[in-house]
Amino acid sequence: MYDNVKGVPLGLQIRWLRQDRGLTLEQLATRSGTSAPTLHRYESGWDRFEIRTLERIATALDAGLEVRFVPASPESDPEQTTEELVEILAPLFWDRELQVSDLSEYPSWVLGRVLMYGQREQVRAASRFFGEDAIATAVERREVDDRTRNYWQAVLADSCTPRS
Amino acid sequence: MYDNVKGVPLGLQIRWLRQDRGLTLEQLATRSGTSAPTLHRYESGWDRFEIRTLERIATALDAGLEVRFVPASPESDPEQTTEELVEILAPLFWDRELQVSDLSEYPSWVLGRVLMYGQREQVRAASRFFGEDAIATAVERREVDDRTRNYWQAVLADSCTPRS
DNA sequence: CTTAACATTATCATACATGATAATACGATA
DNA sequence: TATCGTATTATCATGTATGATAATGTTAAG
Repeated sequence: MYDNVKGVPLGLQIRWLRQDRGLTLEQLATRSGTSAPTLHRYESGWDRFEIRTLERIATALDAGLEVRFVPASPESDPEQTTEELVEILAPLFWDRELQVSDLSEYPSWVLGRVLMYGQREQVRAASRFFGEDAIATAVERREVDDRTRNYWQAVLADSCTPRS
Repeated sequence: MYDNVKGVPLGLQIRWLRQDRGLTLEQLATRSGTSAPTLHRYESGWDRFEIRTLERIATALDAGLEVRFVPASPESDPEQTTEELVEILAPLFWDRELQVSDLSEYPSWVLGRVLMYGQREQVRAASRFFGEDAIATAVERREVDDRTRNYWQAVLADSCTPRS
């Protein structure tokens, strides 16, 4: 219905800006190379514009015109593979190369390292893989110092709403 | 020169979205009630659109179209905080909420997204934060297609004079 | 009351955005 | 090589956005 998916009809926007600038229809028409009756038509409900017409009007109003496609949010991100997780966490295992098998054989060790040194996104990735319970448990382990523990408990409590 | 004062030609946006959706010209043409040659014309540099045409295409691409007047930017903007940058870039990260930490942890990823989908002001904001070298490097990455690369290289070379 | 400024309505001609169509080009595959 | 799917180029007819113009309405001021 409206030209602008965000709501305010373009004609109203033109009128507001024009009045804000203290211009009459005739003055704006002169500045934008159109006519007062045409502008009136636009301000009164016209909704089938050419972009260049709007641009000329915008310029005359000392404004810009923004026209863009707004992608709808696509499908939720695909399932994360084990290999991808290893890749994400690899930087944290500078002393020993992380293997895919480590994720299943030494989950506590992996998680401890992630919590101690990982960034938020790495922890999130791990959480998605191991589950939140595993993270909560790992946070309680003694290798994790208090400061880190408090930090992650605060962060994870805060971000209990995963992006869907 | 461009339809969209903020940067990415509408034709490029159409092409990106179409390819992102995995549609051929013919498929999109059918969905949007136009023809493949017409779409090709649009994707190839056409810049005099009617709003309703763009809207039909957007709908066929499961996207929206945003058209609005943008009041001229007042006094030059003050120093930009990290939070502000995140806010500016947030719309580009529709599939996953952008965090402040992402800026430091995954700069390449962030910049890639910004270059692929961002508007000029978003790229500028990113450039101010990451530095022009980072942008130049990001432009060279392979996720950025040739056309986009050429575009930004042209634009950024053009605007090497920062606003003072 | 008259006048001027501004807004509003209606009509019409012109430029041109658009889609249909045909022809051709290109890349991948058998 | 031939074939197919897709993209690209070119031409043309149609619908319509647009601005010019005339006429009319509204409001404020003198």
